[in-house]
This record gives sequence, C-alpha cells and structure tokens, in this order.
Amino acid sequence: MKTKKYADIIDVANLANVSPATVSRCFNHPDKVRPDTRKRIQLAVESTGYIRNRAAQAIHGRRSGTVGLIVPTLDNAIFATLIQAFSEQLNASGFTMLVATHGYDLDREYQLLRSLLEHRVEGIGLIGLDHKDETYSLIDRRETRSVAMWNYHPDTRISCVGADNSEAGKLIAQHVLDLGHKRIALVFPDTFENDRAANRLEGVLSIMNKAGVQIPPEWHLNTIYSIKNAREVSAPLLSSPNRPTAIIAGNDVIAQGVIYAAQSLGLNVPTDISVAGIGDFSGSAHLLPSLTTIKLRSNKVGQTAAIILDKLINDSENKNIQRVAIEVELMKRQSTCRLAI
Amino acid sequence: MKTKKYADIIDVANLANVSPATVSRCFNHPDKVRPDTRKRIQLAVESTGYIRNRAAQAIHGRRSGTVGLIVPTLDNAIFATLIQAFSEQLNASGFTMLVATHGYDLDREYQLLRSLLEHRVEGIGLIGLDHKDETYSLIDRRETRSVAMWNYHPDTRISCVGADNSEAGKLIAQHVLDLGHKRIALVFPDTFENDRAANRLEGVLSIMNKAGVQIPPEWHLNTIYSIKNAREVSAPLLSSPNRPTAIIAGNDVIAQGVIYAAQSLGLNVPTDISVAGIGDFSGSAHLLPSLTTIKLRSNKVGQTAAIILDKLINDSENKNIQRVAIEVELMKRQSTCRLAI
DNA sequence: AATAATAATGCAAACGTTTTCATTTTGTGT
DNA sequence: ACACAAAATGAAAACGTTTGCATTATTATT
Repeated sequence: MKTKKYADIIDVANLANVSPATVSRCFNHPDKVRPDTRKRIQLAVESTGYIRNRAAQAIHGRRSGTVGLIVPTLDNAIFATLIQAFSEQLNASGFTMLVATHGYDLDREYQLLRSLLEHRVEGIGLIGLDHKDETYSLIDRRETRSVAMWNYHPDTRISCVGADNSEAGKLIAQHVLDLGHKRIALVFPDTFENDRAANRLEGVLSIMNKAGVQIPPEWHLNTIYSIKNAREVSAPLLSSPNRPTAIIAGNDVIAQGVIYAAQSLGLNVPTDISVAGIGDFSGSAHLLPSLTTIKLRSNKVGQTAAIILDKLINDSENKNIQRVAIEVELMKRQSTCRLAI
Repeated sequence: MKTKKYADIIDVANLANVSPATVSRCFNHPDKVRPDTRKRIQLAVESTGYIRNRAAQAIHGRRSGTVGLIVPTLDNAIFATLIQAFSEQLNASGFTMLVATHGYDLDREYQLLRSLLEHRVEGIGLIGLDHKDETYSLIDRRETRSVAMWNYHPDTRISCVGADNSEAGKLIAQHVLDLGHKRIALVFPDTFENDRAANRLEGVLSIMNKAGVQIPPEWHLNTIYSIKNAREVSAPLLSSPNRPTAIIAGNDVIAQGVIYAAQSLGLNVPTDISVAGIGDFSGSAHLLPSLTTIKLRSNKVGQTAAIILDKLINDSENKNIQRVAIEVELMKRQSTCRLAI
C-alpha cells in the first residue's frame, strides 16, 4: 500500500481541479492566476494541510528564501541588538535567517560559510572586516551577496555598514582630554582577530599621540569581555597610590567592571576617577553613575545591513559594493568629569 | 552557449572518473567508498570548487540538516546564553540553525513555524510552553520533533527542558521570608503570554500565601523588561515613607533597575531595603551590591534541549515526550539581608 | 457575431541530488 | 588458479517543485 505521508502540490492541484503549475503560480506569482481559481486553490491547501517545500523550490536555482548570518557569538549583548534588527528587517523582506556562530575562530567561520552556501543562502551577513582570505575569495567565487556589519571602513572587499570604530575611539579620547586629564589608562580587549577593538584602540592612541599624552605600557590593560575580568584586572591599577585620573574602556561592559572595581575600593566615580566606555549598551545610561560612552546605534547598523543585502539580492542592477557609516555620538554622562586642579 | 555557473555533482563525478552515485555516497556514507576513490573525489571537489546542494538533498525527504529555533527576541540577555548553548550543541551534531523571532506575538509564532516547516527543518526549538493551539496541532500533524525550552512543567504536549520557574519563585520568596521580611513588594513583567513570568509569580505568591504574608495590590508593580522602566516604576514606591523592606523582582534586569532606584534615592541596599532577582544573569554576581538571585543555568537548558532534539530526530525508537527539569539554585549574595529588628 | 488580442492554464522538461538494485571488482580460503 | 562471498560502483528512477512554450478561455474591438 502506497501511503503518501503529507500532501504535495499534486494533491492540492487535484483537489482544486487545476494543474500543479497553477498551484505553483498561485504561490509565486499570485497576480498571474484568476481570483476565483486562487480561492479554490487556497481552500484545497487548507483542507489538505499542504506546506510547500522550499527545498524543491530552491533546487531551481532561484530563491531559497534564506539569508545566512555568521556571528562570533550570540552570548553577549554586543551583537544582540544588531542581530535582532538585522533579523527583523530581513523577515520583513520575506527571508528566514540561518544563524551560525564561530566563537571568534576565523577558520570555523570559513567552514560555516561553506555550510551556509550548501543551504544556498541568497546572501550572507558577517561581523567585522577581519576574515580569512579563503572566506573572501569563496564569497567572490560564488558571487554571494554579502555585507559586513559592525564597523565601517572606506576600503573593503565587501559591502559594509557600521560605526567608524576609529572615530569612536577618537571621540572618547578627545572628550577625556578636553576634561583636562593627562594621566589616562586603557582597559581593552585583545585586538587579535578583532578589528573593532583594534580600530577603537588605534583611534584613541592617535588622539593621545596628537595631544602628546603618553600612556605607559603598564597602564594599558588587557581583559576579556566580562564585568568580572575587567573588575579584577583593573583593581591593582586603581589601588596604586599613583593611579590614573581617567580610564578609557574598550567597551561598556568593561567600563562597568572598572567602575565596580573603583567603587569597591572606595573611590568615587567620577570625582576620584573618570571612567568612559564605548558602545552605549542598553543599561549603560542607567548605571550609577550613568556611563559616559560612545553611542554606536547597533540597531540601525543591523537594519541598514539587511536593507542593503535585500537590495543586493533583488536589484539586478547596482551590484556594487556599498559602504555606509553609521554616525557615532558622544554621550556625556556622569561617569566622567573635569579634572580637579 | 550553455554555460553552467557552478560545478555540480556530475562535474565532480566526471573529473574523478566515477559515477555521481559514488560522489554522493562519498559525502553521505564515506565508509561505503574505497579510500583511494574517496581521495580522488576529494581532489575533484576541490579543483571544481564544488559545494553540494542541500536543497537537492532535502528533496528526498531525508535530511535537510537544519533545525529551527523560534524565540520571542534576541535582543536581550535572557535568551542569549540559552540560544548560544543550543546552537553550539546543535552544530556539534551537524545541524545548522534557522532562527526566527516573533516579538512575543504568538500568532506570528505560528506563521514562523509554518515558514520553518517549509524549509523542512528536522526539528524545532521553542521558548516556553505557552503556544497557540494551532501551533501545537501543526507540530503534531507534521510529527515534527520539538522541544520547548526555558521552563519545565510535568505535563506538556511536547518535550521540554527548563528550570521549574515556579520553584524558582518559591525559593526566592522563602529566602526573603527567612530573612524576616514581611513588608514585601513585587516588581514583575506582564504575565500575559509569558508563562515563565507567570510561573515565577505563582511560586512567589504561593509561598507568601502559605506564610500568611499579604502583598497589597499597590505593592505589586508591573514593568517591562528594561533597567530604565524598572527604575522609574519602582522609584515612587521606594520614596514613600511607608516603603517595603524587601523587593522581589521578576528577573535580574528588573532587580538591577530597582537597586539603582533605591541607590539614587539615597537608600542603602541591602540595609535599608533588600532586593532579590531571578535568573542570575551574567554580571549579576558583579553588581554592587552583588545580587541575590536564583540561578537558572540557561546554558545547560540550551545544551540539554539540543541533545534531546538530536535524539528525537536520530533515534527512531524513543519518540516519546521527554521532560527534563534543570535544577534551580538560590544564590545568596549581598543585595539581601536579615531584617533589622 | 466574428475576429483579434490578451489572459489563464496545462504539459512536460528541467533542477541536483539520493537510493535501490544490478553489476562489476576485490579479497579470501582452498 | 578457482570458486565464492563481500565490497565497491554504476544505471536509472525517483524527490516536489518551477517555468517556457503551447493551448485554451476570456475579453475587447469592430
């Protein structure tokens, strides 16, 4: 006995008394089928419980209806807003998002790209601009529409949307200098295979350099992305009698750790020490003291990236690389203040 | 001129001097092809730049290699750890994850489920147990392997893995009572279409009830999931002369908002007011004061869910519903203390 | 009412794999 | 070397759609 498990397009066609071709058209070019036929098909779909098979559709080389996203990790707030905005905008354009995480391992990233291409994604979103040459050349070879999110750079191999992280670094550095600080320490994450952090650091240092402010190497601290680690790493620096008057953190989470370190040592932020972050994460405005930081508008980055990707996929013209810089903005808040003379 | 864009399995087969069937087997049952043939094929794959087409594979009704995940939102820390763990474990089993977000709209959730089924996902992960009847019955009808994450319940229509949120509520309520508090306020998110919050609240209230502690309705505050809103909502309560001595928050983010509200009103946490959360989010242990809360081990939830789903998909036996409760644990920290007499 | 133009539909050939079954090759024991 | 079993491979028929082209139904024009 030949039992077919689920209804297919032929079952629907039979029930609606049309050909499979018409059913197919009803899904893909509804304007090309008469309203009453459409209704008849609609009814048949419902009564058979038919769910179309995208795999069979994708096989024709056309639309798979999916877009791939490769991120380092989902496990922190950094990317959450970005991804959410990207995903939502994509959804609005009718795509489903395939997500893969590589844990900051760029070899793994390449593998994931291959895997997503196996699924014939119509486009790819990546984070940052640091990728293996293999990754870039695979994208080229398959002519995969792609967009790099998170940081802007005027000279990239693929389209990009993001904040100019170097600019963000400059902005916060200038702010701290403007407040009269000269004894400044940095607490940054490792910049290896992390171009965002690298660019921010570069921006900060360039401004410091221009102002002739030296940052002693022992005041350039390294931490991972965690409140706890940032707190532990910065405590010795802060308990030294000869401590800095301001600290610039690589991002807001690190800044939060630094603030806690200071507070638990009995120091007042900002009167004893100014602390600044980068990122303006959700919550940063509501810390005590509220955090001076650089707003990066990551939701706008995600949304814009999705729009660009959609354009790249659907507009057959304009296949050129697009680069969008999302403006950064200094958020002056309570955690920094003018240096007492 | 017939230009084929990309290499297909036939090109690879020709170059390797084997039949397409053998190439296919080489990918799917490598043990069934001789090592030297395998090597030859491998070489041909590389030199043609062949990337297999999962869509064509999926069409045979077998493996699509994808698993769907439907979450309310990616935009907050609540689900981040969970999803990350789920995704990683899934990856380890060779699946790629399709993610969709519905923004707490259960009608949209149903639509997303349909969309994922169109992509022929082999399994589905959902958040929570509150879903439309349509959603459940569609899962049944298509015999879709599925698992609900986040909260455990002994009586569910699909497999579930999660903390017993009611138990979490009971634990934190008991802790606060044990410290001698009687004047207790609650700050919770809306429980509509949010069974996690509902269960926690129910747990808290049941313990309060048992202890004969009444919570006046005006001490039962409602907030959304944000530090800012929690802070604003709880400020009036805290500035009243006749304020509670302890506050239980629906989750750690809300608790953080409450703490900031108290601190900016000049109140000391915990000596003036105890504040407790639920969730033990990353960072909660490092707040000042560190937050007393209930640890929910969301990474373990995600990982376990992925393992169960994999089993459900691959072990043809044992198609039964599985339910796993991940233990919850009281984390006594600095934000709560015994009521001064 | 007849004809032309247009819209709607159907037919059948793809699309790129996997898999069953048949066939060939390899290995084993004498 | 020989027969036989086991392993490796190939041929061809699926899988469930989409789409170009041919056909038929509808509408507009006179």
